[in-house]
Parts: sequence; C-alpha cells; structure tokens
Amino acid sequence: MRYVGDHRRQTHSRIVENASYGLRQNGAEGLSVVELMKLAGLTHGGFYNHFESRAALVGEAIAFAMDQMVERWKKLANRKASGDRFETLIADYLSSRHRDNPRHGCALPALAADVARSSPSEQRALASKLEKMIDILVEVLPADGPQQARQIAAGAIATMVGSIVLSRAVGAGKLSDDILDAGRMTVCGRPHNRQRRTAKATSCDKP
Amino acid sequence: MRYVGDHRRQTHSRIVENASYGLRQNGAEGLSVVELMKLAGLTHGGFYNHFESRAALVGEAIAFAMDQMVERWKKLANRKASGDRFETLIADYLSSRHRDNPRHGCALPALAADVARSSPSEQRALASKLEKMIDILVEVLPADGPQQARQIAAGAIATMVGSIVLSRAVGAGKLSDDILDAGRMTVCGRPHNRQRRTAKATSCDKP
DNA sequence: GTTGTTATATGACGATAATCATATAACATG
DNA sequence: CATGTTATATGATTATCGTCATATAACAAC
Repeated sequence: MRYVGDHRRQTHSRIVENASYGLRQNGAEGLSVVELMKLAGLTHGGFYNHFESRAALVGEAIAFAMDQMVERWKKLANRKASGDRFETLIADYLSSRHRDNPRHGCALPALAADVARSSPSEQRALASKLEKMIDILVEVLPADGPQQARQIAAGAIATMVGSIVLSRAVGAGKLSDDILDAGRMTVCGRPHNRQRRTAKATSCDKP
Repeated sequence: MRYVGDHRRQTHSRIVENASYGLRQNGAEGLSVVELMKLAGLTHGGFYNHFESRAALVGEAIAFAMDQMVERWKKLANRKASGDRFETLIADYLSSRHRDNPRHGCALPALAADVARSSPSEQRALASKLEKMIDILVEVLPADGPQQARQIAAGAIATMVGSIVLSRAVGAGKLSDDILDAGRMTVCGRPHNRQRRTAKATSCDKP
C-alpha cells in the first residue's frame, strides 16, 4: 500500500460523522451528496469510492448517531450514584438543550420517521441499536422484574422520543416547554398513573 | 360565474385530502407535485391555480390530517361511557392497525419531524391543532386538577407519538409489538411509576 | 350554436439530484 | 527523484424537481 493504511478509513469516518450531524439537522433526505461531502471538506467526486450509494452513507450516519447516544448514556450513568442514574438520563434527554440542538442529539426524534419509510435492513439496523439503548435504561432502572423493567425502559424511550419530536415541531414557546415537562413527568414523575381507574378493564390494563 | 360555484373548491379539497394520505405515507418531501396531483386524478398543470406553492399544500394536508384525528377522537369518545373514554382513545392510537396504516393515521408520527424543520408559521399551525388534541384528552381524563390533567394529556400524546414512530421504524417483529405494549403501559398501566424512587430529588421530581 | 369564463392539460424552463468515467494530485516506496 | 498506487477532483450524464406560460376543454348564459 502506498497511502498509509488508515488514511482512507479516517476520511470515511470523517464523512460519516459530519453527515450524521448534518442529517440529524436536515433529515435523511435533507442534504445532497455534494453537500454531504462538503461537510467533510471534500468534493462529491470520491463519494462512490467510500460508499456504495447515498443510502449506505445515511445508514452509517444513523448507526454512528445511535452509538454516540449509547456512549453518552454510559458515561452519564457512570458519573452518578446508582439511585440517580435513571433520572439523570431522562433529564438529559428531555432538556431544552437537546431539543434545540438536533445536530448533536439523538437520532430517533430526528430520523426515525424516515427510517420507518426505509428498507427492512435499515430498520433492522436501527432496531439492534435501539435494543442497546433499552438495555442501558434497564440497567439503571430501580429494580422491578426484568420483564417489567424492559417494558418500562421501552416506554420511557418512546415518551422521550415523542416529547422531543413534538417540542421541536410546535416551535419555540410555552407549549414546547410544557411538552418537555410533561414528558419528564410521564417518565419519572408520580402525580398521575397513581390514581386507579374504576372502569372495567380494557386493553390498557393488560397484565 | 360560469362553472358552478363550488366546483373549484371541491377539487381543491380532493387534492388536499388525497395529498394528506399520500404524504402521511411517504413523508412531507416524499411526493412530487406531479404525483400529488395524480392522486386526485389530475395532471400537474392546474396545481398553481389551487395552491401558492407546494409547501402551501403540505400545510393544508397536515391540517386536514390533524382535524381528522380530532374528529376521530370525538366520535370514539362519544361512543363510550365516561370512564372508558381515555383508555379507548389510547388503545385506538396504540394499535397495530394504526402502526401499520400511516396513510390513514395520525399526522404526528408521520410528519412532525418534518414540521420541526419547517417554517415557524407551519409550526404554529401544528401547535394549534395539537392543543385541540390535548383539550380532548383532558376532557376524557378521569379528574385530577386541570393543571395536572393538561400535563398528563400532553405526556400521553408524546408517549403515543413516540411509540408509533419507533414501532414503525424498527420494522415488523417482536420489538415493534413490544413498543406498542410499552406505550400502552406507560400511558395507562399501573405497574411502574407506582414504586417511589428513594434517591434525592432531581429535575424529574419537580413540583 | 356562439360567447365569455373557468378548470385542467401540455409542454418547457432552469435548477438540482444521484451516479459514474476519467483526469489530476498526493503519497510511500524503490 | 522516479514510480506505481491510492485518494480526491473535475466534469458529464440522465433524471426529476418546482414552477410557470400557454393551449385546450368544460361549462353556463345568451
């Protein structure tokens, strides 16, 4: 080899990383190949030496973002006492800082809707990353049975993703802030879900 | 007038309605003007007699979808006894039927991420429709103070939106079903959020 | 049927998209 | 420094986009 071994790999990574930020901000279809390469300080020419297609880059960029989120959660959790970890992760996710910075935020509020319309292989890739996020949340969750913990964790992520999506979609203002508060309360507040419904069981009250 | 008065209006509505279904399925940028008009059985020619721009149609299509959801909730609630209404709306929203039919489903899981990147006026329009959804949920919510009820309702919608987005994004399979279950449990189940955390207060435990 | 008006269709414009072929420039080795 | 290889750039191709100008067709009134 003439070029030092990881030169190509480094460039590849740089494209992926910058694309990951750009796509989280503009959506999966929001940047052209020319723009995507410009983010890495390159022109569009060598693109197909690095990726088989534009879709392949999008996939790598999403995976990168998900890995970044997992790493962030691990670090955040390790800095806190065991009892505070869950609330710390939730507060970090449901912050105005996260809402206002999609570039460096979680891929799910920004790109999951696009993945829902993407290929099955892309969806499987996202699923495996999401499982990792669930695993981390299960670990920091105060007890419960392992079966319930998984459900709680998945529900918490759904609430957080929906809260960020909506708080961004309604634009800056009181409603946006209220949605973040409501998400926090839903995930780890107690005021509701405490009172019991008196009505007969529905599919909501399943085991 | 030569043409009977509402001919134009009817066509306009037909375009909006079909576009609303198509865009919920393919995303806000997922259909061209040509395709959008074809959905209404027309060619692209007369488009700019009906709409100022493509974005204007997208806005109307989203508003149509949100109104449709509000109407659906109203009808669904009126068919049920007072105590069952909340669970009925949640079960309807967090169903595999809804997950598998974005065309006729809520606009929020399908298009909110796009609106988050859209114009402030588009975001304000969505916000006012979302307030209506919150209002309905508040009405069918078993008591609590009005302040808390609003927060519970907003949190419930966030959870539901996130659950549908994620359950679609991971593709068909166990995880997708689990996410719907987790969303239902988060919104109206009791098993978690019942046990109290022992750790010191965090931003999650705010008043 | 003719006329005046409105609704829709045909076709074109310039811009931009993804992709690919080929040329240039950067590099480690001899 | 020369050489062979790899990385990146230039430029072209084909397609499709939103938009608009203009032509045709549908209609109600005369």
